[in-house]
Amino acid sequence: MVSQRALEVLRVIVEDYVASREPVGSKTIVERHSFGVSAATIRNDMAALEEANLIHAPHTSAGRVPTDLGYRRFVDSLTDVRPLTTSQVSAIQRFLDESLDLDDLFGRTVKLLSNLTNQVAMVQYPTLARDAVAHVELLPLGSRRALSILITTSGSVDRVVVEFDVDIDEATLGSLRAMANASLQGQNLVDVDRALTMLAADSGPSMTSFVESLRLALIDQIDAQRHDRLIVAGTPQLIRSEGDFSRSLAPVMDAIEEQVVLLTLFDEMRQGESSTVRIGRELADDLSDTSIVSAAYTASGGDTARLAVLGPTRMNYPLNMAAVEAVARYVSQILGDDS
Amino acid sequence: MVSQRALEVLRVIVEDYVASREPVGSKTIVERHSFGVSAATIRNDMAALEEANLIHAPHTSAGRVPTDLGYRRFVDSLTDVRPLTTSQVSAIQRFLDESLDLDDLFGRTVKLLSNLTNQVAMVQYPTLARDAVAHVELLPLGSRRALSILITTSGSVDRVVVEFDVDIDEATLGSLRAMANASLQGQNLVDVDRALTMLAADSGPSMTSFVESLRLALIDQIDAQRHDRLIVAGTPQLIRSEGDFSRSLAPVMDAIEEQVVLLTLFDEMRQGESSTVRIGRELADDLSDTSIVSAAYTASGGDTARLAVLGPTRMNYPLNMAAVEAVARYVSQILGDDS
DNA sequence: AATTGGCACTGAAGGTTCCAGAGTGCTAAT
DNA sequence: ATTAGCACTCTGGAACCTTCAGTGCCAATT
Repeated sequence: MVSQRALEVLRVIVEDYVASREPVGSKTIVERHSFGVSAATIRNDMAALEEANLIHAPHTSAGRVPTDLGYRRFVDSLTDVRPLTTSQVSAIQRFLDESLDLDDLFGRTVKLLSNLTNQVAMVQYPTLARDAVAHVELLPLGSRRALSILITTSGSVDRVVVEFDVDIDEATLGSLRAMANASLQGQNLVDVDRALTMLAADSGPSMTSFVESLRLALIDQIDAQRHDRLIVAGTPQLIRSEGDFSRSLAPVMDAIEEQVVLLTLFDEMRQGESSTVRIGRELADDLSDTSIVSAAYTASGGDTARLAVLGPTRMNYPLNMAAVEAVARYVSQILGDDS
Repeated sequence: MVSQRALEVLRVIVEDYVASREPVGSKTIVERHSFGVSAATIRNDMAALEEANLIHAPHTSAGRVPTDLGYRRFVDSLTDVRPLTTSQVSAIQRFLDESLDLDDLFGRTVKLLSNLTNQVAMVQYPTLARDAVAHVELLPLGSRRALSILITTSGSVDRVVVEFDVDIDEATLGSLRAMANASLQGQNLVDVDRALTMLAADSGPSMTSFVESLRLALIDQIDAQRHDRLIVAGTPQLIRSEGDFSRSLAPVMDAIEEQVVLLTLFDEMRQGESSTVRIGRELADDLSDTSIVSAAYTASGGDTARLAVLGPTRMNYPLNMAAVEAVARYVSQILGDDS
């Protein structure tokens, strides 16, 4: 049975361990915190916590360290996310308000988050589904291929390669570009499919197949590019907290460089509430010493994506949760404003 | 005096040490290489090498390890860069030939280089000075600002913010866009300045100031963006060779994340011959255990930029030089083809 | 029934000592 | 100039000890 006080004990164990990196023992606890009971009593509680698999002793005569489950319980018990200081908040605002476009905003966001938390920070690109087409550029790329560059009103830019069934000359490519722009400009990204289908039907037989090829390429890309990028900053922080990882950092850095695993995790979290914490083995087997604190932000039109910090399980969860949420809130605000 | 044979000894010390990570002693040398002399003789040579500061003993009774200067001498003595195997070369070709645009090509290039060498790989963006304008897009960004997106014929895309002296409405911005595109499309990037100056003179008095603002923003950016980006891959490799760094990896990762230091170094190398090696302290004081092997590649029109691998000073220089040069050569070829 | 003081027990960390081995530098001989 | 021989030095590892933080348990207390 885990008593109420035992959970308090768990709390101070997590806090002290995060602060000091030292396994914490019963004596230290009674000295530093006023529990009003003796060390022996604390020991009883710790036995219960160990029984419940919430803490764990590295070796017989050492203090205790939280398990993944212990961190989990600790995080779940945080009801109020203590907000950041006002100076921190105003720093966030000042810094993010200056940003120019999506890429710049996200670049600033990750740097900011990384500085605030001393962890690796990441931002996932939003779906852009409510974004509209500003311009489509087509550049020849051999006789049957063209590079299509899609600029949206939010200022984002994506490239796709279009494969045509038959050869296309520069002049035809030019008129395809003109037609596509006439038909697409101002269209919502989700309507590109419909607009181009109509265009294919309306245009002369010589063009239909080209329009069709362009359509396929564009919708493929709009779909695929939805969440396919992650902006990362602060990897050096990982080295600085190397001592918190029992195994090599290599798998962690692999995950960051590969991005796929992390993006999949983000997608899993997407249905969850706004702020999510994943601890150790909850993430993946080879990320056993790693935790991710993430929050959803809302881009224009209600699309959501995530931003997150990644670090050792022994991290300052309350701070990181507060930072991630504050930044997410502010990014949402900026992206909502100019929609 | 450093005899000819002593330099041979230096060579095998470098090679053996790179291969084994063990300091190498006189006995090991006579066993593994047929010098035709005794260990004592080798020891005399080693004393000379140590005198010349080319090798160094970690402690009295250990073998020797090359110093930065020793590696330098070793690298300088490599006359013929042994080319890669044909299977490696054909792998390079197959992999790079599939790439779609600049970003994709560079993404593939760094991955390839990193795999080939097991080091961190980097590509610097080319100057693009011979590149031409394909399209200029202008998006409103408040009443006196606009985001300008510049697409070039090579498929690269850059953004700038334009600040206007007076308010500009959407319609005016529209005609500015039309005028700018009419004047700039097909123009070489270096001619943008001239073209816009002419346009400012020719256009009605109501537009002159807007064109002028756009001109200033664009030339600023074309200048600044010249070499301002670095694509990086393979940072996990750094962790894997952590044992080769006597101090923390943090400064190295900082340098990679910051990019500024590295870009400055690249600019210094730019006048040098095609292939350059920088070893340890030659780079910077806090990169003392790090080396960079880089090669210049040529983008369309004779512009050059660099690609490189970065790793511990204890790296396989011949392999890395061969890889970097082969890849640089092939990238040049691809970029030259479609110009 | 919960709490406490007391106490024996455990295992890690750190220090000391010792030994073996690798490798050197020097010298005298070739 | 090269070599064999040898004394010397230093590291790394093994074995050992001591210290100490911290536990688990028990009997006594409230």
